[in-house]
Amino acid sequence: MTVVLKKPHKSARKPKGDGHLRRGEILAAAEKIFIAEGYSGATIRKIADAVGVSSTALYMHFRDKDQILLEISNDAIERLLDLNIQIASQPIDPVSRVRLMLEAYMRFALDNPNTYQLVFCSTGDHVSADKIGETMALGDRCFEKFSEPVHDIAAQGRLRSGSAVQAAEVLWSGCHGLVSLLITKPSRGWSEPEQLMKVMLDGLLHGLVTD
Amino acid sequence: MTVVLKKPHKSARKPKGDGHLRRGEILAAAEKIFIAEGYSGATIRKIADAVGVSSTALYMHFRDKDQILLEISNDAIERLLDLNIQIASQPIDPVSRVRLMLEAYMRFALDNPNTYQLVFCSTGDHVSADKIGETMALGDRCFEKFSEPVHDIAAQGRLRSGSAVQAAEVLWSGCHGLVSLLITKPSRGWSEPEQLMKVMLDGLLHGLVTD
DNA sequence: CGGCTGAGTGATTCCCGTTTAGTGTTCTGC
DNA sequence: GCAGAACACTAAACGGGAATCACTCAGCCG
Repeated sequence: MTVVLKKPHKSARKPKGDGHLRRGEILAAAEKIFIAEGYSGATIRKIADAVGVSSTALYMHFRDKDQILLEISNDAIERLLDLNIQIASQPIDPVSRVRLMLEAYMRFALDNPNTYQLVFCSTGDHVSADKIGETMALGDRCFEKFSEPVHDIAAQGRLRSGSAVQAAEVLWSGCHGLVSLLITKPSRGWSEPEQLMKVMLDGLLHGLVTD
Repeated sequence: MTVVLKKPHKSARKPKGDGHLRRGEILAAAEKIFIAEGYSGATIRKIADAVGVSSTALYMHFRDKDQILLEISNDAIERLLDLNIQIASQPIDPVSRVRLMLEAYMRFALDNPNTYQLVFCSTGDHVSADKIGETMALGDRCFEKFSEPVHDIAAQGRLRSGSAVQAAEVLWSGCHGLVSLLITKPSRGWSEPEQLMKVMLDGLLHGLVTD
């Protein structure tokens, strides 16, 4: 009678982890590497090694590299969107809402520099449109949520120059500029980031909104 | 008596272009491709093909790919520095100087998007410090030139909040944010760039500087 | 003539993302 | 209870990037 060697036959491979939970492992490993080493540092092979699986295996669960990293980024942007929604629900004046949202935005960027760069600083040339679609949609929803209090300010007739849309775009891009430079040029001798954020917000809000 | 076959021996290669003038050809070809297709589009092989030379030949004249592209970028930044120097020499009030410099900066970015991205949007992770050194120095000199009128404004006691250095950094980064988003996210539905630039400048200057 | 040097080359190396063909295990329908 | 589909996975390879290597010319100088 032969002993049935079920398990130890040639178990060099993973124990048949039910697929979708392998997906989670990949995302977790990829996130760790991506946060530490950025887009180009998060190699398919490195991620696969971290999971303990061949590089090809990742293509069982994801279409390509970008899908992995964008899924991670989407989660992060969703957190940012939640922040905006939460701030939007607070019973405060629209200017304070705008300020809180922009502060949250900049802190998010500084806390998640690689995600921020991937989503807000890259051209997305190499990423096909259908993949970046969800990320773009989430980003747009963030901007829409942020635009609401700006429109409220405009409705109060307190906008010093430009339309509500223009004001929202300028407020956003101004803060984007500050954090993107802080992230991409960290070796330059910057002033204290917190103070720069304050000067940026004070300046833009005082410049665009009347009291 | 043997006929000396000097030229037509096996002249599949380039006619021995005197080294340093080959360098110019490479830069010209690389600039054209870089402007049209950006950093990753400007391949060593593509540049070499355009010159009509093997890819290896580029390494006779340049240490690596980055040195080629940075040399092109340095020329562009020098043009930007010249603009700043010229504006600095005009007999106008410091606020006008600041405005003119920032306008010139943003127009430069929109006119040279790929150069701008390479210099002001990339982390420079892959670029070793010694190569990026000259570019950084040129960028710093641009910022210094721009800082001068801001310091003049501060000396007049007209700064609403923050130090002169902070104000300069905020003014710069605000404008950087606008053009970098216009460049990297062209498909997003932006307002008219000229108007956005005006709203940004009006907002920041009115917000940071008293009349 | 002989040796040196600088410009240029093809082959090669390494790393990247991705594809292909195939292997072993488990589940399912008959 | 068993064939075969479905699944999770792998090794090998591909094509395309940057960069390096050993080598070959051509011209020049003594």
